[in-house]
Amino acid sequence: MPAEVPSKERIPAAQRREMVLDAAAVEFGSRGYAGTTTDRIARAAGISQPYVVRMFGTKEELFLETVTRAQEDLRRTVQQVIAEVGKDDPQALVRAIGRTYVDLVTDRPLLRVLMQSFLTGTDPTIGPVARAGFLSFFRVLRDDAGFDPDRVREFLAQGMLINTVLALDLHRHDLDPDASAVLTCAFGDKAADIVAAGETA
Amino acid sequence: MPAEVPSKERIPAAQRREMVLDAAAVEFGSRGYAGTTTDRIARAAGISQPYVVRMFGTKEELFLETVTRAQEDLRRTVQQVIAEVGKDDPQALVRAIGRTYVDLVTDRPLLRVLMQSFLTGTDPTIGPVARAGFLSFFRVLRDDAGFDPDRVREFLAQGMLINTVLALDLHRHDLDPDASAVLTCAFGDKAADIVAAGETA
DNA sequence: GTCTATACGGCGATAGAC
DNA sequence: GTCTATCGCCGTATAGAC
Repeated sequence: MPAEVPSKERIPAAQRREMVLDAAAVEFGSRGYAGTTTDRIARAAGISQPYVVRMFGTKEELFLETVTRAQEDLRRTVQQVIAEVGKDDPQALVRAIGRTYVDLVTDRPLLRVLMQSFLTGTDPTIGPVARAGFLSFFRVLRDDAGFDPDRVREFLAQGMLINTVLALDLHRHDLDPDASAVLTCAFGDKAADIVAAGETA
Repeated sequence: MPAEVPSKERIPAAQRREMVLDAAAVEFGSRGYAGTTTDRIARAAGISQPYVVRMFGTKEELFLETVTRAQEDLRRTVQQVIAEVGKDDPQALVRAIGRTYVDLVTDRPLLRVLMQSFLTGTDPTIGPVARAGFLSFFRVLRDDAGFDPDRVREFLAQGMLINTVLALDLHRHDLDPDASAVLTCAFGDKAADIVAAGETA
């Protein structure tokens, strides 16, 4: 009987797309739009470079799709927490959403991709998408979660600190004792988990 | 009598360096390390591309020098405020440093370059420099300014929010009324100034 | 101190086969 | 659905003149 699993598998288009988008999130998330080659993404996804381009048309479109996907993931996740916890106790809701946001760090690519999109804000094509995503998240906090202006500010600020520390890769290079201090200050009691997760990644 | 100012001027090396570093800060600050070409920087500085490379050896070294320069500028500026205001009244010091940080937005390239360096944290050469700069700023707040941990966290968080909004270029694309809301939440009463400055830049 | 000319490599994208 | 081959551009870096 012939082998069932040839090394070059033929996979349904939809599923392949997801695999490439996952790989793209990791790569774009750590090296940014300009710093990432379609070849790296292709290797990470286990396919050829031209095939990646074939699937998404251009590198730019692939990036945009990766970013909007991350935006939607984040929005959906937060809205779900709002639905579960309810808006009766604002204090509790802040904590719940905060915890969720920190947990998303484990899903490393997500927040990193978003942050990279923000830093590409001056690009004429990517900029508008990045801004729209940021504003959309702002509205979720203000309108859906019902946070008052100051809470929104604090929440966004804390989120951007988390994103920055994540981008800096401090959790994987914390030789310096002060690096641990920063991690604790950014992630609170979850800091140890983050470092542990970073070492295995 | 012959013209005094030929279009191709001969300028002392030290001064030319400064001009290039200034141009590099603007360019790297808005497009990031990978997204910026040495040719753009050269044009912005009014010289030829090979000359830029000649002066700094490689694009990477130019970026590193641009970044460390920005780090030192920020540190010096904040330490000066600490020296002037003193550490007797922590509340007042927080406000003073905060105001200074927001003012630095007018010096657009500075904060942007730093933020771009943070997002290049996974680069083997640039990463360590970016982390060192961030940690150094952390120490200034904790040790020199004497902020308690929670104040440090809030301050850094607010700073990263400012940097992010800046990178997003919201101030130049605030068609959306919510964009103004975000700007106000990030910059407080200075928001109007920022937008005004952005329009003329 | 500064330029022009150019070598060289890398990357995104296309063509076309299987 | 996926690959190999390959084109053409662009960007960094070098050589060498003035």
